[in-house]
Amino acid sequence: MNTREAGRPYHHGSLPQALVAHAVELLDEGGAEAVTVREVARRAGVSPAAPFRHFADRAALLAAVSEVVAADFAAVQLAAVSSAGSVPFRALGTSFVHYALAHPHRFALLRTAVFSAVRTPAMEEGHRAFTHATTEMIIAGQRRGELRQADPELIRIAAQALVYGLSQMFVDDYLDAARADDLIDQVVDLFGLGVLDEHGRKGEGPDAGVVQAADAPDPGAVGDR
Amino acid sequence: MNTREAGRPYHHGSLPQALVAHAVELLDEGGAEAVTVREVARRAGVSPAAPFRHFADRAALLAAVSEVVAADFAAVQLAAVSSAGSVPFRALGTSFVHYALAHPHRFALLRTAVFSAVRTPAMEEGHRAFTHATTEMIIAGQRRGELRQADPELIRIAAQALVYGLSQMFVDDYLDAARADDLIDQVVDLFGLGVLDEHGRKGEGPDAGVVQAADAPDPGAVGDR
DNA sequence: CTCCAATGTAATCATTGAATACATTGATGT
DNA sequence: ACATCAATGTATTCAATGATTACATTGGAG
Repeated sequence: MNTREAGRPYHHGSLPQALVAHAVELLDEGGAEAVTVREVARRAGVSPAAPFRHFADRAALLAAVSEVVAADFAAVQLAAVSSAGSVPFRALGTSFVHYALAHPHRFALLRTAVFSAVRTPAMEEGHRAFTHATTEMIIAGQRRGELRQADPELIRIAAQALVYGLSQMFVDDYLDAARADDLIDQVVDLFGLGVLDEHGRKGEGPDAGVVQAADAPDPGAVGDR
Repeated sequence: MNTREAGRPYHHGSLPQALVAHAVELLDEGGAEAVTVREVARRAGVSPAAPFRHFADRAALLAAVSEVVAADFAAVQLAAVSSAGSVPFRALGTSFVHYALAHPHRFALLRTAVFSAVRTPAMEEGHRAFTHATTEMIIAGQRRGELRQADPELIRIAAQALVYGLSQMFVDDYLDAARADDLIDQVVDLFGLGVLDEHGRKGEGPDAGVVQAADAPDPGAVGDR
């Protein structure tokens, strides 16, 4: 963001931030393996060795990228939680899947760096906040009688596994991303019968809709890059 | 498997198979990125250029690895389906998660190579067979009155998303792998209320059990490498 | 104004994927 | 039996990359 094309002084001024920004670019373009130190340095207009003044090695650079991406992800998700209505589960799940679809390579990085038992302290905070908010949301739903009285942690884990799996299946092109919204709604409705209490259910017949999987070759469905 | 240490003749005899076998070894040890052409050649006892006589490039070698792994995975899953009892959903999901936990790097490869819209013809067959078997299993369950009369494709996709997500969360160490079996059972019970019809339900109270997530640092849980 | 620590550069090395020219072998046809 | 040759493996080489080391430049602290 602050590349300082004019003059090209010896000292960049804000190399670390610029390096991370260019690394995120490369991540979005071609995944984590496309984030090479040299290419990042090239885009920042510095020598191939310059990044090593600020990051011990490539892994450290990727860790910094993970923190930036994690912060962005957490912000988007928390915004979805707070702006959602009384039964925000669908909105939250939709937001999660949408983020994965919009930034598939970031999602892959988040999987290994944030949705993992090994997190940096900076990520730990955002993740804990998100987990706490989600659990509170579930407990509140139970207090309002919308959710079954099962263990909130179990409900959270199960819902997250469902959303996690759907996101990954869309990203992997196993499911047609164009039908993401439809599928999310239908899956939530189907499994929601087990989670939502009577009050929260939608009045819907058994054979609501027919789903189309992307089993047959379906060119031009996912428009990533 | 057929490395012929004795004599070391000029011609290996079965280099392609040996290369793929060593590549699978490397995959299991360090993931797809650890599968380097040179290391595979080294383990097979041939020159670094020899593999290129049989595989156009590294991607072709990995594709061959994908086919072998896909065949193994399909065999294991189909065995789980056929050996399962009358309501085999739990057994099938458990088998899926167990495979992912036992071979996390294979699971990652399968995700991008097999659980994807772009498959080689060889994989297409196995995958189609598995999908068909699963759907037939669901339809049979519906005929026996064990499952709700929702679209079988929707049920299959939703169940797969749940299993997919749980597997990935275990592999990513987001959930404690030691509690995999417990969590699978509890999650299936919870969401099963939406899928299983009255006959298939287990008589169980609302607060069945408490789940432990691996949120807190929990060293020495997943024993992969 | 001088010094110096921070920051960037140049040069270098090992590893890897990949290509090319060459060597070896065993099967095949006569 | 024997020459031929396509298949198979080797030696060599090149570019890209991660990483290290010695050196150059800069701007601020004393």
